[in-house]
Amino acid sequence: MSETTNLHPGLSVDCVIFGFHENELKVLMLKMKQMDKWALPGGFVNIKEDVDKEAINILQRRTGLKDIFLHQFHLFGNVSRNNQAYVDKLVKKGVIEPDMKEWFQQRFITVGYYALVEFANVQEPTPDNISDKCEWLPLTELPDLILDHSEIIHKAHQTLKTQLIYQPIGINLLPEKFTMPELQALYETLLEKELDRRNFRRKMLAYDILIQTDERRKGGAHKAPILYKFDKDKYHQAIEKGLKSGW
Amino acid sequence: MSETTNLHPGLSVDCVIFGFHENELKVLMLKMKQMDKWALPGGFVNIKEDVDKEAINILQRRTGLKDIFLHQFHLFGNVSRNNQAYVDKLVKKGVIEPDMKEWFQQRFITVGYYALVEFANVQEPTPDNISDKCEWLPLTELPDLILDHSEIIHKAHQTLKTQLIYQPIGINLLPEKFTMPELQALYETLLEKELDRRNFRRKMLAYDILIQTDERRKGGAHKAPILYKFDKDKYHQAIEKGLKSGW
DNA sequence: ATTCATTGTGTCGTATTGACACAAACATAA
DNA sequence: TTATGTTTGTGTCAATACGACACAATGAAT
Repeated sequence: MSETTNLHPGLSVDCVIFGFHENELKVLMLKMKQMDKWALPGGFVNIKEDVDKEAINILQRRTGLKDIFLHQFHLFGNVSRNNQAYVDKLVKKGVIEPDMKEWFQQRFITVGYYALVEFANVQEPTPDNISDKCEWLPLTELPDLILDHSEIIHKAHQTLKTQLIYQPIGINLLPEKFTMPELQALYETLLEKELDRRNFRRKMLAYDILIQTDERRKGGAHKAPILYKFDKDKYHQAIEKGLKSGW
Repeated sequence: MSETTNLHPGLSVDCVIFGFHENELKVLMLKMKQMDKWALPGGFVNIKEDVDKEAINILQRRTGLKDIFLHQFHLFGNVSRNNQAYVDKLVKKGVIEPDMKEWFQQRFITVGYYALVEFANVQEPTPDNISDKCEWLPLTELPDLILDHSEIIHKAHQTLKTQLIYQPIGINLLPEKFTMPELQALYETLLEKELDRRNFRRKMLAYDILIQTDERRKGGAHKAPILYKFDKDKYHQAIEKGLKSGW
């Protein structure tokens, strides 16, 4: 794609794709070619395409997933986020073709989206044309990132934590059926704090968005926990109405 | 400003400026020249300027106010929000100069900001160069708006309502000193529902962000209510920490 | 059969919330 | 000066939600 005339000038989209695995929150990242730096999956916006749609496209190209929860959370529009030296470097290293140099030298703003995906559903994370790896990295120990991508991830995580106050979460981050301890582990990871097992169950059940199945997760070395699934109607209603009225 | 080369292409900023007066939530709107349509105060972004800063500039130019609460809430990026016929119309009516036509014909995305301002502080709302009036209009009975400005206002209001769950509000929307019933009226207006007088007071005081003065609002036909002011330190702490932990 | 970590259920005291009643204050009218 | 009407300040009470616990049930491993 050395053709940039169809792209919205100075505009990019970056996706913070969260996955949950082994009680750790992970982020899907791309390793830049020729550099020891990582970047968020992102891309540009076709003039004839909705910005939201391009975010969906990016998510799909990197993960193969469709119909995923994707939420626009912020526009990063500071002048300081642009870096000419960085573009020069990329051209010199051959990561960017010379005829694309002018495009990359524009002042860019980027729209941040975050997605929640079920870790196991992503079969093969796929690098794009400026990266050579696409991997899940733990949120807590991220390597050097390009530009302001650290800040973007941080803001995504903060937004997610705040949304947890008044919205349910779990669909897309957990498998179809899951146990109460698994759901709790998700919340504890997102919130970065421990919760009381019994109070968590009580409160979560009070939300009335779970359906108890008659199955249990076998194979663990201990008491087999009950499997639950989300009542999708009530779940989405809860997102609309909000869990807390507050007032 | 027929000079567009310094502007970020295809990017605009729109501000939903809320004011509170006579128990009504109002929005500062501009009446388009030569048309029976209204628009949000907005503008373009200089290449060398932060997007947030341009929003601040717009707010200042229309209201004369500085240091105001201003919150970026959404990027509107659908292709459908652009309208060529509308641009043609503006050029024909002489609202837009012909040499600006090309600029306006771009596909535009817009960043939405909302601001909360104390109604009385805005001395003279000032129109810009494509409008001939600048007035406060009640949120509940808005006239015909250009493009998707209705949607932008709606989204701003919704965001505001949601933020009310976990953040205090009032500074910038109320005078320095205010009564409890006035604060309650603000909440009721924002939330579009009535609240119990006594429970409201109890909960609000429990937030511990108010300072009771020893003055009362005189002149009303009834018992003179106590004047309160915000404890700005605690107020801003509450914004940081959030009023509800949720979990 | 015993062990042991984990899960399901329940209790108890406290804090928060929703629904009320009542007295005090203040301009206006008499 | 007093009475009136409405609004404001304060308090009560029951229902609910919440934080901190104890205990029994389960199931693979020993």
